[in-house]
Amino acid sequence: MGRVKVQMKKIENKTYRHITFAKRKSGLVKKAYEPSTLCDVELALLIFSHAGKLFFFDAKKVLILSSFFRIEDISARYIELPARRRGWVENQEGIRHTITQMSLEAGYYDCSIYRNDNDTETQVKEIQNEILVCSAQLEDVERQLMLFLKNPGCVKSLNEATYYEMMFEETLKLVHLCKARTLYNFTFLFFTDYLYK
Amino acid sequence: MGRVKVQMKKIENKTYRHITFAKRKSGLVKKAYEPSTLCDVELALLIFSHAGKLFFFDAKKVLILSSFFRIEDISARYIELPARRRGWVENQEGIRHTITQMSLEAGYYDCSIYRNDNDTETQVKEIQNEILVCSAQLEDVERQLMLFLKNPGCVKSLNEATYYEMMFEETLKLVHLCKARTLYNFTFLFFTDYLYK
DNA sequence: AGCTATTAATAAGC
DNA sequence: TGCTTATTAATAGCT
Repeated sequence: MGRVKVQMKKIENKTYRHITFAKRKSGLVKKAYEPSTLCDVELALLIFSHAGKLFFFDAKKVLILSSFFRIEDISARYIELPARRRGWVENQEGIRHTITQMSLEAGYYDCSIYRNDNDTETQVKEIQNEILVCSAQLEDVERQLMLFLKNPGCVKSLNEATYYEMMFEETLKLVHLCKARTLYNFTFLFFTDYLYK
Repeated sequence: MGRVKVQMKKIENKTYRHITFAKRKSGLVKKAYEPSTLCDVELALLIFSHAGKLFFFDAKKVLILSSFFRIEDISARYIELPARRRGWVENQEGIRHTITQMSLEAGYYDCSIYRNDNDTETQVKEIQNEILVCSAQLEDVERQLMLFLKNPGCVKSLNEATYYEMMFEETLKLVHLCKARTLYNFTFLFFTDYLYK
């Protein structure tokens, strides 16, 4: 559907490739949206490019998440990517709903995150911060857990026991959060822009 | 693009709705595949319907995973869905690669799973079984962890300590596995058929 | 970012 | 379910 028929092979010219992607991306989002309305299905679409932003799409709205990581890193060694580098939220409602849902489901709901009901920007910043804190906690907890496992008899005092108790509770919460996030990832659509900003 | 212009609203007639979905699904897969070739991007597409099969698509091949769960269950209360019910693998290469990758990355690689190199069917069955075992283990470990956290001073003997040590190692592995799976879910495409079989 | 010739997808019918 | 065709929709090449 153009002036000429195009061969299905990589467009070598970088500029043309980006233009084509930008055009086809909008077409694809539209094409993906339509069956969700017409046919009453939930739909998710995910596109990774070599750099750029993350787009979130759940057939009702398109959210934009800019990301700090390069997609090659995920493809090649995704387990090494720290969760805190997964993305930076620029959207409000969608991600707040997600986190609320995830937190509730994981038994990790904290009212303090949602206290400023009239200031969405502040809320988003708090949630962003919460994500960073959670991610950092997960890594710390995992590191501590590793140390504990190498020497399980090291718990000598009530303070230490309480510390490990909290730590494992944190781990358990994060396992649940991780489960929720995994299943959530099955349910919705993420979309990566192609712009090298 | 048809004999008449269609209104963007749910098709009430169930038969027509299914026919439309089947047609648009194939179109959408094609449309989603093309940018991955033309524009050199990784791409993922996910469609949920009310029942049916899971399709896995990673822009290079389309794999078919039949599922035991209904999509409503995920949408409504995805955290409650046991991982073991997420799907039953009918594909060989893709999922084996995935699991190998995930296992390697998570430090959970077990050579015994891949010993029958000349019998892919057996391998797939073993991997399917491994998935079920892992899922069950995660649930058991989480239950045990909860019990431990309610009474952290309960570790009295070396045997008990060893037991908890193993349990927490298992938890840590599963956290890693869960992380790998989460990031993996960002990387590829799942696709649900609309057929009520 | 906008325009149009052209190809591609598809709604209805068989 | 699969094929055909009239028609609409997407888009390639150009500005």
